[in-house]
Amino acid sequence: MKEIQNIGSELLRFDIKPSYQRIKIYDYLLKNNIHPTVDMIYKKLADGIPTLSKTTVYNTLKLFEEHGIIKSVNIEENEIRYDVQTHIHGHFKCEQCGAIYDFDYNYNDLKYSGLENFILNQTDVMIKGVCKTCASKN
Amino acid sequence: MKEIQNIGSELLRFDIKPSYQRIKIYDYLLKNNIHPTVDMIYKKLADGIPTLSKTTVYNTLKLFEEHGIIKSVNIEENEIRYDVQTHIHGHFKCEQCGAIYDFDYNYNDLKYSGLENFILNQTDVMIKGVCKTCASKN
DNA sequence: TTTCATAATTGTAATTATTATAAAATTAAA
DNA sequence: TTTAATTTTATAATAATTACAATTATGAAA
Repeated sequence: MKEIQNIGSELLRFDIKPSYQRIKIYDYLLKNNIHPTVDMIYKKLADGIPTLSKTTVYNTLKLFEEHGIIKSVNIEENEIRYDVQTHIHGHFKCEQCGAIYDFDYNYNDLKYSGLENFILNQTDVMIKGVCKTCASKN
Repeated sequence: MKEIQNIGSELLRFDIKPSYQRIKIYDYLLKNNIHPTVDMIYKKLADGIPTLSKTTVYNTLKLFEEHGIIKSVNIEENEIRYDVQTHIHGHFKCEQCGAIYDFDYNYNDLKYSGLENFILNQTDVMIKGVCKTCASKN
């Protein structure tokens, strides 16, 4: 897990003003590296911040992504998930339990054809299947 | 482009009963290899089939995917796109014009770590950036 | 401290993609 | 032709996200 001593100064490092809500949301993402949805984040934090609005969660995640402190993961059909890991890695989605796992792959060995003169900004490798835990149950 | 002489018999090959609507939708997918959305398919075909319902398009695409004759592409945040190409390939999304391009990559050279004892069913490589056409305009 | 301007948060309503459901139409079989 | 099964259709419901305006909090200047 990514260890941040002072969440406020980490946000400032990315030019994000550290409000109470923003600190709480970033703190949650750091401590729960489970690629949560907006709804999961909102529901968990609403207990501790009774006035929290879901719009704030949306606004904050969008802001975080624009400033490059988190990434959105598009592996689901219907909803966006969020990820604080900053190194390049792939995502595995278990078709049985729905969990999303990180994995490493050999990014530099990946060679393409058909993208000559294209500008590549972001590469994502996504795999669907059955995770180890579910596979052992069957 | 995938060349199909007889669309009806191609559908039958995948155990899909070739109704009028199904033939029209599959024909559109074959002739318009642009990873269209449900809405794009519906709007184009509604001219020729005035009674066409969007639900039919949804039902048909779901059926097609279940029978393995098409694949859904999840590169967009908010909507699903559809693809008739059956060989393994990646998808490139242009952040400027929004177009989605196919590209080839060396699938067999892709090595993972962290997925030991996982069952892998489907791999997708997605890249975002700026396409050749848009890049030359800038 | 008070005032003022700016930024952040909130609640509500609107939008959009998708799914559920049941009726109507079509097809295939007896 | 009658009947049953399948397909299509229209409408309503769901769910994620965005738009928007009002409220609240923050920080600097007077």
